[in-house]
Amino acid sequence: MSTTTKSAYHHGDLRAALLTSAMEMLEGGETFSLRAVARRAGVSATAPYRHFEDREALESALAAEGLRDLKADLAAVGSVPATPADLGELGVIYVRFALRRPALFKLMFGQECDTENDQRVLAAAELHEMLALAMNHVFPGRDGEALAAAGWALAHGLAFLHLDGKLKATSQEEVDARVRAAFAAILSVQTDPAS
Amino acid sequence: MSTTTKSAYHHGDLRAALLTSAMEMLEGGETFSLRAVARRAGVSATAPYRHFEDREALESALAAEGLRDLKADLAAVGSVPATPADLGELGVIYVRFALRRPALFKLMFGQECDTENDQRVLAAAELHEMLALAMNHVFPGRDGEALAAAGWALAHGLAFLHLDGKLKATSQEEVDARVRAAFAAILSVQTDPAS
DNA sequence: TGTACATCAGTGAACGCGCGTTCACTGATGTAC
DNA sequence: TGTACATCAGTGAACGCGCGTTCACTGATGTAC
Repeated sequence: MSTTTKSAYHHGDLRAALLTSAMEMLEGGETFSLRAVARRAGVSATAPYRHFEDREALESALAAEGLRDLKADLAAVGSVPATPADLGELGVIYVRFALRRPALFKLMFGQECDTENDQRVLAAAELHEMLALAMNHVFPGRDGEALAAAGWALAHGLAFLHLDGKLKATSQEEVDARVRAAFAAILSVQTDPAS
Repeated sequence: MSTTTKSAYHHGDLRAALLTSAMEMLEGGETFSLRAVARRAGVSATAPYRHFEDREALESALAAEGLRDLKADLAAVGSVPATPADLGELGVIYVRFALRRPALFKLMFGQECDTENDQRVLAAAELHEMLALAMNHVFPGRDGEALAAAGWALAHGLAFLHLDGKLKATSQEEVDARVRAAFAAILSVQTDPAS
């Protein structure tokens, strides 16, 4: 509550405002820089330094937020996936996220994050774990580590190939269909493991 | 021949020298810019404009070269893949390329290429086609388009996740093994299609 | 073979740009007495 | 309740940086007579 009502004093909650502005810029496809973010938040170029050590700190905060958002999107289906088709739907959500927020997606994944006790590392680990659980729930008993990597990589690759225009599509529906088809083509036979 | 012996005149073959320098910089992890490339080639900052319209033209030339190199690497296995394991080996080659030349790989795929009659577009299309042929040769009669996309995406996703540190590995062997395992886990059952 | 000239590859100074970051500052908030 | 002071969020001028690109130029090559 205090956060909400404070908003007229010095600035209220500049930190949050900067993150919001930055997100809007990323989604609007504008070039991203500390100065530009400050400008958009209606604040001097140096004000952000009160809240973020440097440019990279802001970026990491954005990446962490993005990772959390993506995880939330995936979790929003409500139940743990039970069939390969369910996994396909997770793939659809993943790729949609990438296409809806391309600059953010690239920021989330397009660079190594070395920092240790970071929120960002935590968020990435949580996402990783979630995807692994999903794959292993559908295919219990198989090589979990490899399957998890494969499922994630499939979604991730589809996302990037669309993002970069290597796989063309004229509508969101076409993309969705392709993602479902890719998951189906590759996973559908797996439900009856020979072993 | 003339290209080789000319090398002492004005500069010889600056165009080729610039491409070589740029490639070395990309592989050395240095920051890439027109000026830096010129500097490394031992030439004034504006000399490149004799050979490339602008920075983007140089980049596209590099991307095209990278795409051709990657295709050559894949073609070097010698025969069209016949089994899922063969596809896994292609995946290994793909991911190795990405890790060996990360900056180039990102340049190749990290941006849309809009130009039409470009060498770059051609090179990308040829790579796409080659991968599609490989997938369809192993899994004839299936949904070719979807399979091709899936196979490419799997390799591409593994490449990017390793590149960006989202999948950790301590050695090249570990990466190779993971790629093989991912392809095996996902493709191995496909050889006996139910339909 | 020798000279006059056109061509063209590379030069170097200069431009404007936006960036990240520093610094000493100002002015509003919140606190102690 | 009122004054004195400490705290701290945001300011604005300034820095040095490397970039892409332009321009008029120089000087070497290659060609015509």
